[in-house]
Amino acid sequence: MQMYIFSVITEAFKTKGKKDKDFLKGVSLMEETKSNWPQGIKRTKQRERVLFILENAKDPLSATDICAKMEDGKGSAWLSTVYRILELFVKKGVAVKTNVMNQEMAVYEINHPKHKHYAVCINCHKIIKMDNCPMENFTPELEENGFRVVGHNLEIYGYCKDCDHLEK
Amino acid sequence: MQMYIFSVITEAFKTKGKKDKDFLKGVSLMEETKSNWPQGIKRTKQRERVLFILENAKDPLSATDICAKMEDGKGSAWLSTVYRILELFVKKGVAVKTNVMNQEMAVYEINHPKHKHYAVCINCHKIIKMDNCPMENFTPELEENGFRVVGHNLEIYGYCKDCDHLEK
DNA sequence: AGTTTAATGCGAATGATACGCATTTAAGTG
DNA sequence: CACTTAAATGCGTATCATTCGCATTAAACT
Repeated sequence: MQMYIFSVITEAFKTKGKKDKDFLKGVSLMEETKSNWPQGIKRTKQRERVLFILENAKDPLSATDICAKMEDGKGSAWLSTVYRILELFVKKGVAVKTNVMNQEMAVYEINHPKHKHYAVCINCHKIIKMDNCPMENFTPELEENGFRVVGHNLEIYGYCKDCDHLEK
Repeated sequence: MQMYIFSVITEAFKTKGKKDKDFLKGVSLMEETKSNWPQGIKRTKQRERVLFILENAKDPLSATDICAKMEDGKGSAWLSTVYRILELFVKKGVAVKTNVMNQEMAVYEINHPKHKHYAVCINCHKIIKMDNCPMENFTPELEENGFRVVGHNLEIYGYCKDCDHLEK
């Protein structure tokens, strides 16, 4: 739920209205196009942008965050569209959905093989990155065979050093 | 979002109305009282019941589930109260809140030292119990010192044997 | 270029969760 | 054991993330 700086071009959009978007014709809207587009996903402008934003994000982003980041003149998308794209990305294994400390909002990240996990303070909700992952070299014993693991979520919760004095 | 069988007593409540609850006076409403009440939590009827229900649940329960289970004549509670109690339990380390596959609803469990984790099918959302836990014998490397770990959530996602044929 | 199928824009609906306030209950005190 | 006080609950309502529906638009395929 952060605020982002909107570009001048977006402001131009706002004043000129939607019908006039083509005053930008000739300006490449696709500069971020990746050469390796994920399999089985139809390539659209909006999806390209969401993928690009996720790939370049330092922290997990909510749908609203992504929507805000798209308001920079390089091709925006409606919030419900962003949700649909994210749902697809998760289903295809491109992205990972998490609820840090089960807060109100879900956040999304690229499903990197080298991912991060987080510890969250129960009291102040501060998020602390974790550098190792217990899932490396671990084989889950599932009650049903034939499950193909695509990814995982892990979250540690407790009290950070500033909140540890609180009674248990 | 399951339906539960309501007891005859509850039906009596419904027909007689709230003001008449004391026709049950003398009937113990506290049969489930635990001898070891968690520290730092004020003991009320509603909290006792929620704790008892959590302690005897075989699967994680949502706030709505718990609220429904309380409609059995042994002392019910309003949904918002259940939410408040659960929030407190989580804060005190008594319960654990999870969002299996980040579905709409959060579920709660007792924070057992010997807990379960789950694998979830990305497609059909089937939940499969896991018998081991990678967090045993694992020490997280956090970017900040002095974090006191109280618990953790882990969730594996992928495709179950019935959905594995779907294209990646 | 034309056709077809799927994606998006847009608004409105849904549903879990949080909040506010009056009333009740638990716990402490003399 | 009555009395006081702070905290919990009942109850309704507000909030806000997420989903849905449908008309329009854009991608992909002859």
